[in-house]
Amino acid sequence: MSKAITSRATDYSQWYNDLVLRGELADYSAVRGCMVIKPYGYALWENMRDALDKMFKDTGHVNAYFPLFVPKSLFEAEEKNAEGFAKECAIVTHYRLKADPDRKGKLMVDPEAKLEEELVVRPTSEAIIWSTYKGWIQSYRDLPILVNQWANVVRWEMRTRLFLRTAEFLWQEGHTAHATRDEAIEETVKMLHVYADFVENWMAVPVIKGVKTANERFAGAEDTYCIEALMQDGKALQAGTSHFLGQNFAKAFDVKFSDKENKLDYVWATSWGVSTRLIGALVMAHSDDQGLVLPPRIAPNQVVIVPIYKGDEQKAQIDERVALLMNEMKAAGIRVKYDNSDQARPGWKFAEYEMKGVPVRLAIGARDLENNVVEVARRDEQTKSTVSLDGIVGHIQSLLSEIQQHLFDKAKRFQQTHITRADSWAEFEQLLEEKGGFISAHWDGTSETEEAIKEKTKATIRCIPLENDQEEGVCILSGKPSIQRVLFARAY
RNA sequence: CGGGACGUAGCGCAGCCCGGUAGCGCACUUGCAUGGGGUGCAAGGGGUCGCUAGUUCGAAUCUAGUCGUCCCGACCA
Repeated sequence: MSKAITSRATDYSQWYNDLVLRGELADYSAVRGCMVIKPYGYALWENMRDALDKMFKDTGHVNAYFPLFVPKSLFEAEEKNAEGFAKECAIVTHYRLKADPDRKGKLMVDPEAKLEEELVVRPTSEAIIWSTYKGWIQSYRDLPILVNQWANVVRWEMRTRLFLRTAEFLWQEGHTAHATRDEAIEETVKMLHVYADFVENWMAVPVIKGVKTANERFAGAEDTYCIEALMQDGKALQAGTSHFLGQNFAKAFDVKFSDKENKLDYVWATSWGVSTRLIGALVMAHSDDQGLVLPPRIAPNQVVIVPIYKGDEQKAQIDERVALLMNEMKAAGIRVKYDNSDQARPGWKFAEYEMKGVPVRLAIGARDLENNVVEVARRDEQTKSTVSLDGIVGHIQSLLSEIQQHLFDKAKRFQQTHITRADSWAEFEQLLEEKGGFISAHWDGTSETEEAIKEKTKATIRCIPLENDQEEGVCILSGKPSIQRVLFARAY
């Protein structure tokens, strides 16, 4: 294994792959398009999941679990949703294998075991969930239903990339049911803010909140709200979506309720999700050419302690002192790892934990013990300092917050300096080629123009920002009148 | 699905053009030394060269086919 990873400047895609593989977040698997999430990557996901889960529960949601399989007849009920996902569905057609008479010891699909009705492996769960909600909802008293599920879904993508786009991925999907349109919209927006809060304050990745245009809208939604993040190569990444589904699914699955006046109406719906893709966003937002850089709030290990010793006697002394320190740090809620394995030497460990993005590294040797100090190294800035062991826990705590803030500020600066206004087509094209990032420009509001711009430049409208300034102008492509600027970018 | 690249030891690669007893680095095992930024020395173990056919006295190498993976694009979270 070579020591260095590919630099961002050399090959951004390769850099990203190197980070994921060498940082031991994930690995390629025996299944095309599917990845193995390794323990370190899964620990990261668990931290993200736990934080989000708490936020969902704090906003009144509960978890449930629905089946992986969706009968085809249910899947096709909401036509736009079905059509949108049809070309990337895995289908179960049989339920049994049998010995292959032509190939000794091998198996074949038993043609006798064909299913009456094919099962679609869920690419998303609106269909199975709304067919279930039909049985749960009769009255306004049954509403709202605020359910989330943590699950895996399958989308048979033609081209996959670790975390960013895999055939199977882990996510959460919230599916709520409401008595009124306004309440459903309020829920949709509320969850968008929850996502933004999480991504910015836990992952330290700044996002832009907005609404998708009709072209980019979720299949079956009336409105799709999104948070968009910017990666270091200037491409945008959709980090989360929240959909106002109107009454589309209620109508498709005949889910009606009686209101206070005993009038029947269809239920209003939302759905919202974020996935393991967020890990891809995290990697691309903060990491550098030395490896991963993880924000303290979700890093599996916030601190790693590396002992430096000669001989067993010194090691024992350091072990003893570090044991005390570990207890203090754990009591203070710090996720800390002590790597006193004799398998690798300090220099190797330093490089390893840098690769894995551990925010703070402490090195402690016999000399330090004598002086009652420890060497503190921070991953984000690659700086080191010597700090007294007295009050070290408080120091580490504030250092972790400082790093968290620093990562966010740095990413925020990058985002702010990469939102550029374009007022002519030439300027627009030039910005896309030379600078990247979000381009704020006027658009005439038509799908045709959006499509044409995508065709010409591969840039799409990432979103119409919430609380967007209304400003008269002319569309950069068509020259027709426009009432506001929207954000364009090339995207993952 | 189109374009490109690649399948040789656990990982990364050379060898292939010009056929002749499979090699390098890392990792692994053992020992000694070493230990404040990917340790040094020494001795070892491990591969029917993706698969199938063909050409040949002889194939990692040539031919045909096949399977798979990655990268770029179209599609998408």
